[in-house]
Amino acid sequence: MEISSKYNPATTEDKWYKYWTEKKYFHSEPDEREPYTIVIPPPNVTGVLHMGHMLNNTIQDVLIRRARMLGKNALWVPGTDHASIATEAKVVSKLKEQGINKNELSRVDFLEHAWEWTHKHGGIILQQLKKLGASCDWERTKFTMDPDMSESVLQVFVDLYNKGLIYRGYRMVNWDPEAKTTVSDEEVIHKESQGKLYYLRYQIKNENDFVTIATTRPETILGDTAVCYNPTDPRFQHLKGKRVIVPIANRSIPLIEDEYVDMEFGTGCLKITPAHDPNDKIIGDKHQLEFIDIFNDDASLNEYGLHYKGMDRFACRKAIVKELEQLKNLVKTEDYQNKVGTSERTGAVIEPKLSYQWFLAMEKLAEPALKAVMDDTVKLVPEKFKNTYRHWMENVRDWNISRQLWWGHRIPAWFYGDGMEDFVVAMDENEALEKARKKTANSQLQLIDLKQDEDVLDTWFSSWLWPISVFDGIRNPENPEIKYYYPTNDLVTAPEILFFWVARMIIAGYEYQNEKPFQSVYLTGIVRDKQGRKMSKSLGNSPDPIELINTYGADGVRVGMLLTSPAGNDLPFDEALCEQGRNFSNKIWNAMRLVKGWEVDSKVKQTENAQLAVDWFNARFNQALAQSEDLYSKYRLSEALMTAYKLTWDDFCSWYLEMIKPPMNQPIDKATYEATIGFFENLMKLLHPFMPFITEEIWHLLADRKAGDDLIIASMPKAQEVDTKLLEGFDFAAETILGIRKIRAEKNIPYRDPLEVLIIDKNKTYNPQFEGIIARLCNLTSIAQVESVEEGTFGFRVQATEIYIPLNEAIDVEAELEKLHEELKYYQGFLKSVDKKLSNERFVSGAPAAVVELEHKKKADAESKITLIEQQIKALSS
RNA sequence: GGGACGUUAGCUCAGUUGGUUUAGAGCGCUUGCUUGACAGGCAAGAGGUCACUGGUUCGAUUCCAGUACGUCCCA
Repeated sequence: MEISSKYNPATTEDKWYKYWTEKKYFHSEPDEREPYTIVIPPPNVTGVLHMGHMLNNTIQDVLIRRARMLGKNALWVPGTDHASIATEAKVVSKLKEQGINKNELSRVDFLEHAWEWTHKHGGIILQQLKKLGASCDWERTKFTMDPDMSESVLQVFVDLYNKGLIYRGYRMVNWDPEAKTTVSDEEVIHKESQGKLYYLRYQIKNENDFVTIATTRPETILGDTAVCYNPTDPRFQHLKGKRVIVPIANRSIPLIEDEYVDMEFGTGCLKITPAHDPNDKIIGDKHQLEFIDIFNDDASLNEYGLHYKGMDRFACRKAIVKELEQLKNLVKTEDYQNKVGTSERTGAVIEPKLSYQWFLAMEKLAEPALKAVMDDTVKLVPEKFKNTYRHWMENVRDWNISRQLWWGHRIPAWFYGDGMEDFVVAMDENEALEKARKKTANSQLQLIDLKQDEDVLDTWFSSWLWPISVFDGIRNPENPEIKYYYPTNDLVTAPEILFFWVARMIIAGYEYQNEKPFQSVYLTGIVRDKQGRKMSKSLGNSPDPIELINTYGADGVRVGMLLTSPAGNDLPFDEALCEQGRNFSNKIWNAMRLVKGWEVDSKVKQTENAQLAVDWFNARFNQALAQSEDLYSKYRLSEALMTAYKLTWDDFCSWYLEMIKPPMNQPIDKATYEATIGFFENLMKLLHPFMPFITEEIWHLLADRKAGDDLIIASMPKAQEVDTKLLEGFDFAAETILGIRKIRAEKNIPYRDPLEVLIIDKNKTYNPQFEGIIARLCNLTSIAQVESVEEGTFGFRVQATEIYIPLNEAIDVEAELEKLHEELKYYQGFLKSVDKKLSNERFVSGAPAAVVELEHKKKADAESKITLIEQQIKALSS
């Protein structure tokens, strides 16, 4: 049956994935081999695959498949996290669509909805990863809210609390009034926004004088507890020690001095609202000011909002400006551009808010984690991220680990009273009761007297344990699995979560295993669209990865993703890259069609040309293999791919196969055929980590395979010594062939018309090793060495060898001369630059001997070329 | 405002501790091809003051300083 000239990925990809899964090739159990482990950065359980995941997981799969072929016990642990905020937001909005308000549900009822949602959407993303070819050990799939994983999280909370590292604190947090929860600094997106700067005047107490301040948030004046100016500002010296009256509220507040105030900004006079601005809070603490919180949890005003009570903050801003105007307290307004923090999850404008939160003291914990990265115990790739990492770790702030949500791990703290310290921390309520009875010395205390904290833990507080908890290393720190697989080898993730996640995993690693969680962290770039924008669902600028796979094949998309993504660099995604990947698949496919189309005859003797070609490709393959190994060791995956790409396309298909191709309708000898199949197999091995599907398919088409002889578990070839003489001989031949083809192209001589070639080798640089192959590939009748050539020949030079093709055609002397003069000019210029170096006394005495010698060689080469060209010019001109 | 990183061909990137024929790759572009595996292909070709200005050096894309622009952190 005729094999299609187009490779069709759709028919092979599902087949091989199923086959690998059935054979359990992805599954790992501890054994005597060296382990190689990756834990997946767990995606959101209800998420869908986006381009960032595609890049990230392609890289992980390349690493894991290569490790498997290097004979290591490779394990890639898959899983998902529960993504508190995102998931809860989705469930809330889904309920809203059904007309259900979250606040009308009990916690238990809400969680039932959330679990239902999770079961319905959970794992879609993992199914999508299978399409990509991800060779994860699915039997080990983990979810951060699995019972064992949850228990690990609670155990760590209790442990850190007992160590005195977790505490309750009253802090300024980023409040998302829509989700009614705090979000971390990293989850706040600062957006340029066109606002206004309001100039408001406050009356000086008991005087008929005013002071003017500038603010972007006039509604917060109701929470003002001071007005502040710079102590060095001459304009306000007369105000020292006085008080001012807050408009509308008619409260009297002090005037204070602080260097924090920028004299250039606004009026140089600042209102201080310690409960609603992080900077004001610092000043408030410093000057022991009163804190007045004027907002409810939904950012409407509370009773301190006076007659604005119940009004939303933005509506209030409008209304209060009107009132201030009427009261003649509004001096003027100006347009003002500022950055407004918004919630990454809901888009709501963040409200700085003081509240009770649970914190983890970070300073002590961070020390070993900082050291590990600085001394390369944990290697960041690319290294430039070490700086950023250090900066963050040296200035680490305590981690706010509570979230005002229901979906997640509920904080295991039980209150038995209203006091700040009237609580106990325990694994469950029975233990809590016991502890509470002890703490209160009240043995009559009952479960009903205990009230568990309403908040859940930050999702990162479970994922920071991921490399340990997936092996049950928190609950059973000495179990054989964690002993075998931990520390893991590589972590592949995005730089944006270097602190969120990576740093915290390193911290947890040292705290709970006394060991780093991974050796290297490969930080990928961000996938952007052609305009440089980050791909996101909200912008709608991201292609659907599954559609891409359907169009180009998973192999094509993987190649497309990797072709342009050096570590740490952003990836400007272009579908054309996937097309290139698909075209490459097709090239491989057609090479296979060619080779498998040959008839093999064991009686045919191997030609010298074929023998030479086989030796050459063997050398070339080993050279490329060594390069590839070196590139992998530096995590330069796109370059390793390009090496394999060019080796396959250029060296194997364009050169080697053309060299050994038997003439039309003639069989190929057995030795060459077998060598060729061997090369093809090695190429498939080299390419398998990048393109798992087509390579496995070709592997099975190249030969009849015994059970278990599958590419996915084949051994990677080991680089052998390279015959460099052979490679040099080929380079000479290739240059010669290119020169002849160029003349053919210029003179419009079709390939089927044979040519003769004459060689003048005065300088003895001619390398005849590949002569037969040159003749074959250029369709030459003869190659003869001569002393001189007659008119009507067209020539070029390879090194100092002159190569001519006699044609019965008049030479365009003018044009030839022009070309020669141009070449002459180039070499003369080159010679001049070399001479300049060599005539420089300080170069000759200062530069290393090898460098000087090289310059002498360049000089000699250039001089002999110049002589040659001059002779040719002379001959043509006469 | 403070800091980090970057600026090399139309695009995306290499350039290994300053010297390798006065800069490389892939894609794209131009031209010509039914070349008996492949037009998802073959062959040939064009294309760069290595952001700018100084400095160090015998010699700088490479080292240093400044400027401009860009991206990202932090405030």
